[in-house]
Order: sequence, then structure tokens, then C-alpha cells
Amino acid sequence: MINEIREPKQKRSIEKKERIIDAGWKLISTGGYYNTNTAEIAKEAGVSTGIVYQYFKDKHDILIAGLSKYGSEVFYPVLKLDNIKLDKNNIIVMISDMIDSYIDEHNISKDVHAEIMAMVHVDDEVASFFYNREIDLTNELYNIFLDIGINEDKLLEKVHIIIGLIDNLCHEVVYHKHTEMNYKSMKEIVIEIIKNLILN
Amino acid sequence: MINEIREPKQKRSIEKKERIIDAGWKLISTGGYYNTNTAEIAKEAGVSTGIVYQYFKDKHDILIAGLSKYGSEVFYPVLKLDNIKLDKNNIIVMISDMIDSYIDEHNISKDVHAEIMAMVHVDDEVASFFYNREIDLTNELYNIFLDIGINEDKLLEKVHIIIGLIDNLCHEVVYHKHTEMNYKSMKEIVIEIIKNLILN
Amino acid sequence: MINEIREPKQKRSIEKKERIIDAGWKLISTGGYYNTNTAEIAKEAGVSTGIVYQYFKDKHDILIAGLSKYGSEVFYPVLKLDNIKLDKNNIIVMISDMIDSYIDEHNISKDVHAEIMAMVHVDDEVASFFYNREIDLTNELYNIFLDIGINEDKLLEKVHIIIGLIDNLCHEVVYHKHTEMNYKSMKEIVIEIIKNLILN
Amino acid sequence: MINEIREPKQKRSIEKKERIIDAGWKLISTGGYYNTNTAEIAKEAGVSTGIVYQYFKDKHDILIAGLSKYGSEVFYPVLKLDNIKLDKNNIIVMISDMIDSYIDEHNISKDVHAEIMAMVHVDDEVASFFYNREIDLTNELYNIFLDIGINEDKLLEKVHIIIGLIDNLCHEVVYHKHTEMNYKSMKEIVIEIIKNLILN
DNA sequence: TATGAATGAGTCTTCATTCAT
DNA sequence: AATGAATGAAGACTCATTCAT
Repeated sequence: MINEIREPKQKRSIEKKERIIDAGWKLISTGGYYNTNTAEIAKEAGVSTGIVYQYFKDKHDILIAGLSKYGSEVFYPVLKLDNIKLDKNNIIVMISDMIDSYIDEHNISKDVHAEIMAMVHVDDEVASFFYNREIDLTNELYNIFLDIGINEDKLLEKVHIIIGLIDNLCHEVVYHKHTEMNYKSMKEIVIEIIKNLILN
Repeated sequence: MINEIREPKQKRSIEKKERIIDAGWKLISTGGYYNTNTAEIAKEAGVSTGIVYQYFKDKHDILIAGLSKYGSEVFYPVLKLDNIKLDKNNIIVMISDMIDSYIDEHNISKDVHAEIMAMVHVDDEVASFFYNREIDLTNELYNIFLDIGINEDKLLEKVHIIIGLIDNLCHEVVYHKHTEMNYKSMKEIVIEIIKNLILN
Repeated sequence: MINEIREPKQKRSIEKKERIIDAGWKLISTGGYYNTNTAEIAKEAGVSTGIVYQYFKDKHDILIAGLSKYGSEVFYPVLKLDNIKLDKNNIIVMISDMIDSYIDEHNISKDVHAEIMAMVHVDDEVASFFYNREIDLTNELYNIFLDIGINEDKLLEKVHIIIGLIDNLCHEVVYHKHTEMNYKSMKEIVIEIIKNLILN
Repeated sequence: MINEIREPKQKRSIEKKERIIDAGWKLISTGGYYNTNTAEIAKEAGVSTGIVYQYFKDKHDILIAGLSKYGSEVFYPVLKLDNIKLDKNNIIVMISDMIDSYIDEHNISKDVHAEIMAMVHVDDEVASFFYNREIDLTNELYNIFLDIGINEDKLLEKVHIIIGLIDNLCHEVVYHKHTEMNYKSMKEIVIEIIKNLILN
């Protein structure tokens, strides 16, 4: 018995597949992979449970599809500003904007972020997604810096540190675990560090 | 209905409880919470399934017990050196040692770290463990810095950034995602940043 | 988590649900609630264990469904004759018929009666079923008596006593514990008592 | 391996066995047989779980032992007045006293009564207990009536009906399901019925 | 294509009973 | 005689996946 996964060509089919992805992503990122069952996903998508398995190999496949579709939006959205013209002088502004946009980003529902990250460590494919994404980001930022004439020395390492700093800062802001922490100061410190890293 | 969890006093019982914790921790941290079942844990511990529920309320309880026992070893083991005498002059050495010990730490099986972190986002109790641990660490380091005369200004924010830097560095080293990255350089940069943060 | 109990509309589904109810009722009333497991019920119904939980919340729910379906048949079936026209003169005949029909009733498998009654004292919902049923019956008979002009004085009490007498008699006949007892005489005595109660 | 049930001769052992019976009876009659586990019984009795199985074959055996010890107290305690001298003239007073004592009886915790009765229908041995007890009672009352010169005609049937009436009345009083019922009237009616049965 | 009913293996948990001490 | 730790079979329930329609 054949059980190929259909790659839908027709418009209606495509829409249906998208609805399943969206529903799966929404529920999984809200409630967690193991707490979401396929019946729920189907219902949320407004389709039957059976049809799910014509578009996706299994439940896991839905997660991966959601990741491909939305992963980039939710995680490391840092470089959305990459078409901005940059030079050494406005680099600080750029960093500041990056941080702000990251934080403001509508899609960073805390929960979405958290739940999906959970899968990173459990699921090789998910892990691989982030692995690649992080590498891409690092390289992209690396190239940007090169283009605007930043000193090449130890630049890859610096870029990695910079991304970590921003991520850590944003994470802290979004989840504000430390009640007594002053985020404005923190951001200033981070930017100062980055400036020193880049310009020296 | 009786359902008291026994707090074993006798030596053999204590050992058995420990064996269950260890088995649970090993399997869960290797294969993930949802992919580990209680029968496997019992078998790994060399006990019957029934006995597990005399020592633990439920499966989740085993995870938490493992976390309490090993969580501190595996995560943020940064401050193990806390009984070392510190002064401003050797602080850089201290930071360097921290990093080295963190990385060398036998228990940092990559998997352990990864799998458990996965639970943070799915399980409130696990999350709370890390939440508290991170806060404790921050405060501890904060106090150490105060004691050795570091400038109090924005110190909390700086400490948080420092911990993030170290964690990020170590994470990178352990998982060495970026093949072309020079970890020695990276460590130097991180230490340099920390030095500047503290001493200015 | 989805856990809606399906209320089947399609004919086949309805049949299946009925089969489960019947199987559950049969096994529970034969062997007792705690000695019947869901796998057996499913097997007896010719369905898988899983499907049971799409039609019923839990095992207990099956019992209640059986009770709703068959409870009225098995217990206090006294008033099945309620569409018979009554007057003071044929009331004795009516009582006699009641008793006969109760006893003849095919469905009064002794076991069914016994096993289910067992649940009355253990299960609130089952108890409530009989509680209500008994009250309904009492009121119904009360109204019938009123309609045909029976003296209202202490009538409720009398009705309760009458139902008790009939139930006790029938019970004795069905279970015939006392080998030396003459049921014909017993029935005559009961009817005589009832006649006196009503007509004085 | 031998596993005889010990019949304890020593005083301390006997006490222990009694404690287990009492604990079992208390818990089972309060919470039901299937909701009471042996660990609870042992704990309530202040003994270890293991020792239970030296005095009793199994859990069921504890129930039966409790039944033997307390069954007569709780059920049909009607004839406790059997050493009272009776004659035809005070028989009505006697019946009235029976009913009162039945109702007043400390041991008729509603729950005890109910829970144990539940077992009647599930457990052959329990059923047999009540079966025999009811027969004994019937015979005993039968003989008393004979002794005081009651007409022998259909007496066995009458006695059975009388016991049923009293039981039904008492049951109603204890559980008072019908809020609008006047128990004083009900009792009067029952006594009147009994008087007529006996004296005619 | 689509439905949603059906499957049944798998999971956690309980508890009567046994056994080492 | 006694303890209470240990056993492991059994049971209720879930859910990813398949199948009849």
C-alpha cells in the first residue's frame, strides 16, 4: 500500500497544508510538542485527522514544517535590518536598533520562543535548524562587518560573542527574571562592549 | 488511600532511592523525559517498577530529584571556586579558572545539559529550578565582586552580562558548532571584556 | 488536550455505543464493577479498547450509561402498568398484576439486580439514580391513588410502605431464600395489607 | 514453603488479630472494600503489612472476619430484646422498642451499613452471611411468636413480611430520603399492620 | 481528496502478596 | 513473631496512525 506524502499543487490543497502547519505551530509552540496531539492540530486547522497524514509523514513532520516556516521569524530576527546601509559611524545605532526590533518583534511571544527552544535539545532536526541558522547569522554579520571595514582580526569570535550578548540581553528583557535589574543600563553596557569589540 | 512517599532512613533504602534518581537522571538526560518510561528507569536502577512509587510521587518527581542532585553540577558550575581568596589582582585568573573548570567538568555530558534544558520550557518546576539557580549565582558573584572592592555602579547588570558571556563561551566550546572558530582567542576576548567591565 | 466525548449521530456509531453499553452492563452486572475491566468490555462489545474512550469519559461512565438504559427495566418496574385505567375496585387486581409482572420480568436476572445494587452504596451517581427513581415511583403511585379517590390521610407514608412490601415480596420470590416459605400465601397477605392500607 | 494461617493462642497475638479485624472493618465499612488497601488496614491496626498475612489468608478474609464479629451488631439488630418476657399484650410495645433500638443503635453508622451491604451482592461469602442471618432471625422471631401463642397459620410468611416492614421503616428513617415524610405516622402505620398480622 | 471512526500498543500507577532480615 | 521493603501483574486511559467509506 502506497503512502506517499503528497506535495500539493492545487491551490486549495496548499492552503490546507498551510493551515495544518500553522495550527501545529501555534499549538506546539504554545503548549509544547508532547502536550499537543494530532487531533487537536487537525481540529485547530479545521481539517480531519486523516488528512494530516497525507500532507505529513508524521506528527514530527508538522513540527519541522512549522519550524521552517516560522523559525526564522521567531529566532534571531536580529538581521532583519540587513538592507540598511551601514558604515562604521552608524554601527552603534544599528546595534541599538537590532536590539529594539528584537524585543519589539510582535512574534516573540515568550511562549513560542520557549516551547520551541525546548525541542532543540530533544530533536535532532530541530537542533540542526538552529545550528544552521546560528551559523548563517554569524557569517552574515561577519560579512557585513567586513564590508564596512571592520578589522578582520578575531572577527568571527567577536561576532559570536556579540550575538550572544544581544541574545542574552534580549532574553533578559523579555523574561525579566531579575526584578531589580535596570535594562536601560544593561543595554548601554552591552552596546559599549560591542562598540569596543568592533572598533578596536 | 495511603500514598505516603517514604523518606528512607536505612542505608539500603537510601542507596536504592539514589539508584533510582541516578537511573532516572541518566535515562532522562540521555533520551529525554518523554522518551523514558518508568519501567526503564526501574530496570536501569535494578529495582521493580512498584518500588519506584514508594520513593517518588510520580515520574515527574524523579526528574526533579535528579535535578536537585545533579542540576548544580551540570549547570552554571561557575562558582565552584568560591572558597578561593580573591582580590582585584587575581580576578582575571579566577575568571579564567572558572571557564576552564566549567569546560573540563566531567559531568558536562553534552547530552545531559541539552536534554534537561529542554524541560525548562515545558515544566514549571524545572524552570523554577534554573530560575532560582541563576538568580543565586548572580547574587553570589555580585557579592564577591562587592567584597573585593569592585565599583558598585551598575554592578548587577554587569554581573549578569558576565555570566552570560561565560555561559555562551563555554557552551560554544563544549558544542563546538563553529568549526573555524578559535576558542583560545574567544576566551581571551571574553576575559578582556570582563576585565574592562569590572575594573572600569 | 482534546477529550470530547462523541455523541454519535451515525447509525453505525450509535450501534457501537449501544454495544459497549450492553457489554459493560452485562459484564458488570454479572461479575461486578471492580471485577470487570475495560479490555473485557471492549472485547465483549467487539471493539477496540481505544474506541470505548471516545464514547465514554471513563469506565464509570459506562456503568452509568448502562444504568440509564437498563436500570428502569430491572428495578422497581412496578409501574409499567401505569396506562391501565384504575379505579378503587380493580386496585387489588392492579397490585397483583404489578407483582406478577415484576417477578416475571425477563430481565430480572438475579445477578443483574444484585450486582448493580452493590454499587448503590459505593457510588454516588448510582445511588442518586435509585434515590431519584424511588422518589419518582413513590410520587407517581401517590398521584394515581389520589386520582382514584384514595383517602389522602398519611397517604405518602402508606405508599412508601406499599412499595417496600412489594419490593420485599418480589425479592423474596426471586431469590427464594426461605425454602419453606409459601409465596402464594405471602402474596395474598401482602395484597390484603395493601388493601387495608388503601381502603381504610 | 508453608503458609499456614496462624490461629493465635497467646494473648498478645489474639489482640493483634482483633486489631486487624477492627481496623479492616472500620475502614472497609467506611470507605468500601475496593477503596481500602491492606497497607491502610495494617497501619490503622498499628501492625506491619506482613503480619496481616499470618493471621489472614488474604484481604477478603479480613472482611469476613469483620463480618463475623460485627455483622450481627450492625444488621438486623432487631432481636436484641430477646430476653424480654413477652406476651400477646405487650407485643406492640416490643415491636415499637425494636424499631427504636434499631434506629438508636450507635453502630448504625449509615455508612457502615451501606458499605457492607454493597458487598452482599459481590461476594458470595458475605451474601451467605446475611442469608443465614436473615433466616436465623426469621426463625427466632417465628419461635417467639409461637411461644406466646400467636396463630401458627402462615406465620412464617408473616414474620418475613414483618421483618421487611421494620427494616424498610428503619432504613427510611435513617436515610430520610423523603423529606416530606412523617416518620411518626409511618411508624404508627407499620405497627398497626404488624398488630393486625399477628393478632388475626 | 477527504472524513472521522477505529485500532492497539504503550504508559503511568496501584496494590495484594511475598520475602529478606 | 514481626517488619516493611520489594515485587510484578494488572488496569485505566491516551494517542499516533490507519482504514473503511
